[in-house]
Amino acid sequence: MIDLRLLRTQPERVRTAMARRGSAELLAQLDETLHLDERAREIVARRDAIRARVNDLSKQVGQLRKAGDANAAESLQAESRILGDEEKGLAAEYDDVQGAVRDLLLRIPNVPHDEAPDGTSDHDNPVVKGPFGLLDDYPAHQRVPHWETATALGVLDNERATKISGAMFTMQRGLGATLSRALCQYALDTNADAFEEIRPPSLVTTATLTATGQLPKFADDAYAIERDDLWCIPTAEVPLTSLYGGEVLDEAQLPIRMMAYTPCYRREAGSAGRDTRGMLRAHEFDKVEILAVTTPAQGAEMLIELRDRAERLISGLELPYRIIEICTGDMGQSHHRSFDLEVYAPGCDNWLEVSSVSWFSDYQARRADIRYRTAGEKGTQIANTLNGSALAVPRVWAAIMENHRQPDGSVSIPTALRPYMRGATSIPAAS
RNA sequence: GGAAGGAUGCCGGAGUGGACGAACGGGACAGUCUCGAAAACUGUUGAGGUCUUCUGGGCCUCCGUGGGUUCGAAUCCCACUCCUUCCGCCA
Repeated sequence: MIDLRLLRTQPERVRTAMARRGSAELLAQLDETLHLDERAREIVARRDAIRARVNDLSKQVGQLRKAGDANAAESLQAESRILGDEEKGLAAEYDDVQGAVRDLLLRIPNVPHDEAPDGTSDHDNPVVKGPFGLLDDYPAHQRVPHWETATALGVLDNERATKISGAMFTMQRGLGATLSRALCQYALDTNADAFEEIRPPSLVTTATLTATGQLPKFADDAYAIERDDLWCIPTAEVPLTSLYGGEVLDEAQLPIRMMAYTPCYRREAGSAGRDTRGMLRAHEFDKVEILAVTTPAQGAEMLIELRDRAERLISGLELPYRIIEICTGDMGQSHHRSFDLEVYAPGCDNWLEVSSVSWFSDYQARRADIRYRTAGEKGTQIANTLNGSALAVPRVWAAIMENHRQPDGSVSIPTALRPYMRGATSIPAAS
């Protein structure tokens, strides 16, 4: 959620910043929020005044009863009863208006960072680093898409995955399955110097999925287990961000760094029919996420740390990559500033998004109610959250299949992964 | 899945309808004492909202969550959640 108080006190500043996202509807929402908020405050002031009067009368009733003056008590009670009815009406009205404000607030996106580039779509995302390792010319044996080569090598079996679970599910076998797991372990081990490894639940409550911003607006993108009112996580960001939800941390604890491997579940409601082949898009995939809870002041530096860590993983796999920054028109709802890492896959002839690193300012933390206290100071402050995919397995897997394919059809395992491959140094060509 | 008990402030723990934002103890912080420290003594010590004539003050809310009863609820009633113990089942 954005800071309602900021919207109230500096509406023009918020409006200007939000305008950069390029949505006229959004500006109307801001106005409506402001308007409803004003009404809510007016109602609550009247409600509280009545409550104060009722509280006062009740105290007097107590004293009169003690003193044995039943008649006087009765008459005050009657007065209080009438006030009570009035209060009930105002309270209901307040709950309605306040609820409407909250509904709006939950759907209003984050304010973009000042330095985030302007733009209207993903075409306007500037390349800020790289490309690195990109060849001028790719030989023919690398120009074959991974779904063909990997299937032929027996390490990808999407046909049977579909038989078991339906469209857009994938299955890796043999060294292909081992490679998936190796990528996870590589990502976890590489970041273990500073990040605590967590194995969180993959099923979360509605409240948890609301905290990170997926609900209420993007309910169609998530798998729901309605009978138990649980949701499958689309990313480890969801449970990790809410890990300290509702808690007040000591500033000295910050920044908190965590990482987790989890499966990720996405309905891909808007992308049916897109990227249906191979490993580019699936309903279920593996990912290692790195995440930080910081003070607002630590945010900018942490964003770069997470980005550097994601970059280190990719460059360690000897893959051609570049880093782009997401422009205001292409930014996700919760994002304050974000970068994507893209890997070039010569077989698909495409840049694949393999990591997204984002700073959420206090947007998620306000929803999740993650606060911190500075020693010696009164009150609490809302934390900042950041996260990044350390490594999203399927697309990296695909990029390895295409970039590391040898002229004989085998696929060489990047050195960094070999410790996790039970001695295998390559996926041998089909005989 | 069945049964019983429980949920109160930073922690422990009282409180079963009237001045309770909450006794008492511990912790933490500040002061007194001291060369300094310990001990002792004194004081302070939750969060959120809103208004304001704003280095302050007023009012409202919060005792697991949500409803209800009442002039008045931590306290009574209902539902739910979570925890503990026992039984059953189980990777």
